[in-house]
Amino acid sequence: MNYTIKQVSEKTHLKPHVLRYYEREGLLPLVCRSESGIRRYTEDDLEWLGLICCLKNTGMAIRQIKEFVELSMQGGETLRQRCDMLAEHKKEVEAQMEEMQKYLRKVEHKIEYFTEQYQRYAADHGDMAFKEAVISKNA
Amino acid sequence: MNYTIKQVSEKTHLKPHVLRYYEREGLLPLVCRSESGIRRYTEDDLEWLGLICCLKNTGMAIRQIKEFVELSMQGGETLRQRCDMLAEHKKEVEAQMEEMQKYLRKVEHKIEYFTEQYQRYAADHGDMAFKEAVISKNA
DNA sequence: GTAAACCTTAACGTTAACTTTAAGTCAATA
DNA sequence: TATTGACTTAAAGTTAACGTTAAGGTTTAC
Repeated sequence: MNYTIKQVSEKTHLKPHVLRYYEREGLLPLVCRSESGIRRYTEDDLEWLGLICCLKNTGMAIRQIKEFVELSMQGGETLRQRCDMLAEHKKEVEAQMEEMQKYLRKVEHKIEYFTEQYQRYAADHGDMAFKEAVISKNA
Repeated sequence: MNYTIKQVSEKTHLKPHVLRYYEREGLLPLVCRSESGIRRYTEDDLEWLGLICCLKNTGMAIRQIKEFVELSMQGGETLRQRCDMLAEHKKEVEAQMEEMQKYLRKVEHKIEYFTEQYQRYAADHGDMAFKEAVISKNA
């Protein structure tokens, strides 16, 4: 079984032109073509795309993903390097997440602070939207 | 106490031209100037910058941050809206983090898989770097 | 058999977020 | 006093990651 670019597009949520762009940039080489030159994606291609998207969506630049792909093309010789790349990337993702966590707490604090301020403000100035919300909540 | 653009740059890790850019884009209005037109940042400005960076580093676009800033300038009337914006953003950050978590697991699986493959490959082909690493580890 | 809906390439356009450049002002120092 | 160095502005340039358009070939539905 193999897939057209549109089917892959639907599966991956990557638009056809993005799939072509990725291919042009060396992110998924070796995509087969029909006699008339139409792309035919295999299950393996979809597997690949899964990893590509994973790396891309965790912030790896396309250029670096390309490097990874090129290493993969060279076979077993580069397993160590690829392993190192992924381990490095893992660290970066973890660092990102920690940072996120920290910022999330800050946002939460701000929300608390604003909510407090808002209620005080609403009490003083009479915010109809707020009052209605309270009424409908209690209705 | 107030700060020059360079001092703020060092504190925030944002280069001077970025600080000017943010100001131009409406992210930190009301920065005072000396008689000769030199920016003098106050502690409050630094506070603001803290929130701006928090929002930016969690993926909020500059245009949206600008919106938030504009609401803030309008005073208490907009407290509710700001609160809502932050709550919305919080949700997005949480969603991002969950996605990250998922991808992180995938990367970890790949690392495991590659490590296994690598060790098998090294055993078959004799990877000197690997052997040396093992020797030094056991030494 | 022809029109609609797909596919192809190449090349140019867009957006966000900077980054650099050019040209000038100002304060302190050799 | 002149030059150094940090500041100022406006404007043009850069980068990544797409997105769009033009011009055409192929497949499928009626």
